[in-house]
Amino acid sequence: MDNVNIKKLAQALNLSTSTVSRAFRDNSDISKETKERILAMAKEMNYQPNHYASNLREQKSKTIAIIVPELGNNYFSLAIQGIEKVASAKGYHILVYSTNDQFEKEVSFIKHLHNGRADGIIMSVSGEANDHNYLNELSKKRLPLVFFDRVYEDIITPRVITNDYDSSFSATKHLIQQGCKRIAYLAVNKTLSIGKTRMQGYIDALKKFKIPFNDELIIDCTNNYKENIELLKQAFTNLKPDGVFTSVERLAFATYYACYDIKLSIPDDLKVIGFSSLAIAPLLNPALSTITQPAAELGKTAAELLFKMLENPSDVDLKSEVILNSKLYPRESTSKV
Amino acid sequence: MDNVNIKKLAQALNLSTSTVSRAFRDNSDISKETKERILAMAKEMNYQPNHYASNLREQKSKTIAIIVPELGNNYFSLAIQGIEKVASAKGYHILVYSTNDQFEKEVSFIKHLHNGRADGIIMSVSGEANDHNYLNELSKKRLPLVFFDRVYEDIITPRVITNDYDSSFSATKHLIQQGCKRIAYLAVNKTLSIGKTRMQGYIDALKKFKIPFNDELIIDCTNNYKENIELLKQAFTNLKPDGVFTSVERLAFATYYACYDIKLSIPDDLKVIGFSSLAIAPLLNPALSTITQPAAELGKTAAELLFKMLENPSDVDLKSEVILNSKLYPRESTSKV
DNA sequence: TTGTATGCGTTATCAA
DNA sequence: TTGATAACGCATACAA
Repeated sequence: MDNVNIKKLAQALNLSTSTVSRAFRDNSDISKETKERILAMAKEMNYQPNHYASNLREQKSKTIAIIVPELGNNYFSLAIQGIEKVASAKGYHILVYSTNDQFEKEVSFIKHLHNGRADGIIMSVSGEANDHNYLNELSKKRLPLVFFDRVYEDIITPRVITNDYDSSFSATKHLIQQGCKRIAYLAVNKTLSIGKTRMQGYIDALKKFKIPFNDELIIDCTNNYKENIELLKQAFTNLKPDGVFTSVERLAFATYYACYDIKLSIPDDLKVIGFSSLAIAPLLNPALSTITQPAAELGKTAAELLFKMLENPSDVDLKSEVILNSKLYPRESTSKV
Repeated sequence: MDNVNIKKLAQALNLSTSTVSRAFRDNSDISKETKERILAMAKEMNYQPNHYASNLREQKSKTIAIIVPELGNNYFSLAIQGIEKVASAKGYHILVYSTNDQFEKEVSFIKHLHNGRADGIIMSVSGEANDHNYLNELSKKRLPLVFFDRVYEDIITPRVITNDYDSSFSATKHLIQQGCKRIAYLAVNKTLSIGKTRMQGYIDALKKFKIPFNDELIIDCTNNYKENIELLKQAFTNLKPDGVFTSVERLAFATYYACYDIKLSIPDDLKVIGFSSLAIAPLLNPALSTITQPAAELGKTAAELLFKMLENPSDVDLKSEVILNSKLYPRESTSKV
């Protein structure tokens, strides 16, 4: 561990610790000469100011925490990348936590973070329906918090989301226009706001285009890859949909695998479109039609919002909601036969 | 910010701060009764021990730092996921840094981290050839450091890598066995150890199978997506290779795009294999043959190694090197025509 | 412009 | 078993 501290520096220079300390702050009065001497010596001795000491003193950490449902996922990686860029530019560090969709983990992370370890939190909430009130209980002393993508509607704090309802509507409409009559909707997290919104877009599009809504065609998927594939093979065989709209990326992949297995041709037998931020969607077989969310930008925007809260708390309306637009990319997987 | 501290707790309970502090530590002598009283009150008041204060006091942070060349990349996300799992189980937090392959950033991160903010570092080094001696200069006080995947050969510290030489050899051999005679090698980071090793496997396989090595077929790629595609279109047109071996995932994608553009058929005109941890490689058009690195396991192993160093420094040989095996998955993109 | 003294919240040492 | 006190490294109010 680095044991060069301000005291040793001061000793080496025959100065007081306060003078040395001042050299590292911009505002303080200190002669240029002394400052330069100090900085030079600091460099020579490889001095690194102890982060914990200064943060204990200043009561802030120059650190923000990111909580996501999963790492190792294309979408959240991109979002984290976006956040990291902004944070890094501001000289902030990022702590990363993954809940694996376990609500208790989320609560535990959040509570723990209120010990000064982070100045603010950016979170995409965990998948389960639960009592979010733990967030309100932190009340006055709650850290600045920004939701992105997956939010709790009943918690008042800024959020960055995408136009999910419109996107779902458009995606469903797109399938209809490509000739689909029996469109399955592959769901997860139905209890989450984002799940509800997406499903509503689907339902309303059906209504608008006078396609009867069929409850059976809402297929509830799990978090398990293999399970989903089996489940989908069954569903496709039994229900014979001619279109599939997947509410999350990985269900599109599962759909592909299922179709390969039971020899359904995409798009001839089944057209597929899904939410996905996968850069290589055009390389899939067949190229996957997607609703692409601006993942990195979502992260970037959330970070910017959080920094606004940190820098000028009164300036930010807690009810503010930024909506970024996803984009529909029709590709082969929904092309007309 | 949470302002319930040990002092307030003590006040509320009519105890001294030291007694309260003891309640949160296991070893100290304290009556069960008092302890329970304290813990109950702590819960009620929503007390969170200040991390900075205790870490300043204890000189450790229960935090490890991860430095990777890029976020938002399938491979490193998986590795981070692996690390996070281990760290989380140990009650450690993770700080994540992305160098974007900029060496100066790496140096700056590392130096900064030696201020007590992290107890150890797991790093996949940045792409440029440079003077790594900055790591040695930290010498005695250098934080425990574990390299994974991309390492500096001249720095003595534990590392977790994959059997890159063998994998490259096998991949090249596979192409040869599928009938390729003119095999291009798509390179980046030739100066990095990992780049050299992978290329050597390619070269030696050619030699072994008596295929003349042709310098022209080593194609140097950049970090820019579009540039690479253009560059590859040119190269494929001019050099007419019948096989391509990509040393990193994204070059396989670039190859696909290039082939689509100039109407080369994979695998008829050109067989493609590449290093990649993409779970959906089988879904590509055509399904991509890969050398799949156990990314998450790499992260997991690196984390375990780091924790060994943290828990029992003398137990770990700094020269230790763990080699995990990648696996070759032949798929359509290299199938015989 | 520089130095002295104090406190941030915690833990450890020592005394009671 | 509990309490008083010092110290971790730094930053600031105040004094010089």
